[in-house]
Amino acid sequence: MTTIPPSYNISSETLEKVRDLVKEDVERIASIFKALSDPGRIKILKALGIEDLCVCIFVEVTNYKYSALSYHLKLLKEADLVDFRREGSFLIYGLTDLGRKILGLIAEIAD
Amino acid sequence: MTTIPPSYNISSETLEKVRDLVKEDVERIASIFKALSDPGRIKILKALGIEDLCVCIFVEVTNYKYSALSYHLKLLKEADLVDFRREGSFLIYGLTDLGRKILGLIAEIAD
DNA sequence: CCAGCATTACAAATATATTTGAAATAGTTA
DNA sequence: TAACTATTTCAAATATATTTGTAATGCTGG
Repeated sequence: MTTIPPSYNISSETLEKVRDLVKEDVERIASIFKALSDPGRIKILKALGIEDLCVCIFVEVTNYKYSALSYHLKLLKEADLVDFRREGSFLIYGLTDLGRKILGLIAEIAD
Repeated sequence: MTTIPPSYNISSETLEKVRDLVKEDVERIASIFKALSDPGRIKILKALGIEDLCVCIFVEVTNYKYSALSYHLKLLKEADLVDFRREGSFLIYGLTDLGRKILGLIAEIAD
């Protein structure tokens, strides 16, 4: 039933570890990475590291239309990286704790 | 020329910071995140955290065909998260330093 | 050097993500 | 209450990613 070539040497313990690991649920982590797989969204996250900002600022400084921004902000929100509150007629977006944490990791990776 | 509503209060220093930040090149970081935006690829990375493995093991423990695995491994390689060497008739994949670092971060995020 | 094996490369098919424009929503100001 | 403003939602159009099957590659052991 196995397709592992007999000449390949792997311990049965390792194989079991790999089998178990492959069963693990990594959807949550993947969704976080997916949320950040787009340069525009990374920039939004980094900008929110400066301070909380209203959507209108992103419209001003990027090439995105409002509707595109809404879409990207929703992805970031669904990954629990950002959150928003209303202030007067504006929606103000800001980082969540997780978003702040990830932003730190980005800085680390970037060296 | 600006589309920022006059009633929205933002300091010109902040606005400049955001403008500068938006010009930064984040392609490299985005490509790392993109490489990990897929659950299958995260599992591959995690498995390689156990030990270096030949492609045939992934074929054995996942539902991927060889050709699909090649594709995913290539993405991970292009993001410089994994590398491979030949051993006899097998290609053995392993983590790069960056891959190992990112794997650590995944563990952190997952809590 | 030939035959076989592990793997990759390619092209077509399929699935998913992103952008766009128009219309809906919900607070706010007059 | 009506009109306005900031933003979201939706559906269609477009772009990108993934899977599949098949053919190519490149080592390897006889």
